[in-house]
Amino acid sequence: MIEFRTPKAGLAEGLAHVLLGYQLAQASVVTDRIYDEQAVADGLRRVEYTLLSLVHANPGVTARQLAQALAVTPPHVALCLERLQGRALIERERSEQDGRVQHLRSTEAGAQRLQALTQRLAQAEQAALQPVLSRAERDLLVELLHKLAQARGPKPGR
Amino acid sequence: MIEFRTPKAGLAEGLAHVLLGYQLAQASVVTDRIYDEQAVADGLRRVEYTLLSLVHANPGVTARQLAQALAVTPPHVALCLERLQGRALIERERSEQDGRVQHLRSTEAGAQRLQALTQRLAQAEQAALQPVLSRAERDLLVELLHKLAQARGPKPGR
DNA sequence: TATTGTTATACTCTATAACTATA
DNA sequence: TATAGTTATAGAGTATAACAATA
Repeated sequence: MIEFRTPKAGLAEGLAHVLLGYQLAQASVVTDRIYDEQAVADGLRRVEYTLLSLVHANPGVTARQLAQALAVTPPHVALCLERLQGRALIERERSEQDGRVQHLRSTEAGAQRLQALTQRLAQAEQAALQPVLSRAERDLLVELLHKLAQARGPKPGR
Repeated sequence: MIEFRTPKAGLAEGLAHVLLGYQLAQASVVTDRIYDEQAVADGLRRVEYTLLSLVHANPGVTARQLAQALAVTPPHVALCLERLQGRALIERERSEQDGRVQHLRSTEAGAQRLQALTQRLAQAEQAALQPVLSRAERDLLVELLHKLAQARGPKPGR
């Protein structure tokens, strides 16, 4: 039997090797580091970046929908949206049909910030992965991860 | 152009779709939930489980090696190892060549706990993924993630 | 002087509970 | 009575800094 080994320390992975959870965590070390390096200047946390991205792609979306989409609690979403609005990256607008609801959209500044950061992130990922994954493998990986995410279990909406 | 959509809320993923970091985070929602459901009874946090797994697969490993392998700080590793030892799942033994170093190994109880939990986790993953990923796709995904993790950047040892 | 590991401390992220306003 | 969103509070997880012991 082949012994798979951890990055950096070269330890045997043992039983955990077969678990997607373990491999996802190890892989995230790479992408998290890339994000931190690229985004530190923007002062955008990971969740905030993702929220901005979803708001931009879905003008008029509500906080509740965002909470569901990202499996994050409504209070946390509220905090993040507050910060994004405070920096004028998004706008909130009360619904006319339902006074409880707010519709969100990105501002011009938010859209520009998002586009610039995303491009830098994509390039940094590309550069970092090029030694270990071909372009085709990378695309395949994105596709498989996207499929895996569809298995989002039963727990209410989150 | 095809519009990719988030799980659960069906929002457009927008620019973030192409980022591995985003897809990894979304996919982790699934596996994290599976871990929490299966491991809550064992009272083993994710890092602790992974540490136990690596210790078991690498008898005599040191704390420093573990910190490197998992990109976790030495103080955090020390805390986790303390908890694992407190529950008699691992043993620590001073090196005879170098008095600063400790060699770690799993106890019989630790090995059993690890094996049982890993099996439950693998089965739960299998059950959850079966609707969205074929067995071959799952294996391919593990392989690609493993490769991606090899891109672990320059930052010292972590 | 460098390295292994630990202790003490602090911070980031995220959650639960309680509340407001609208329906 | 239920839902969207917020405020207040608390906890989990992890890090940095300072330290002890050995090399």
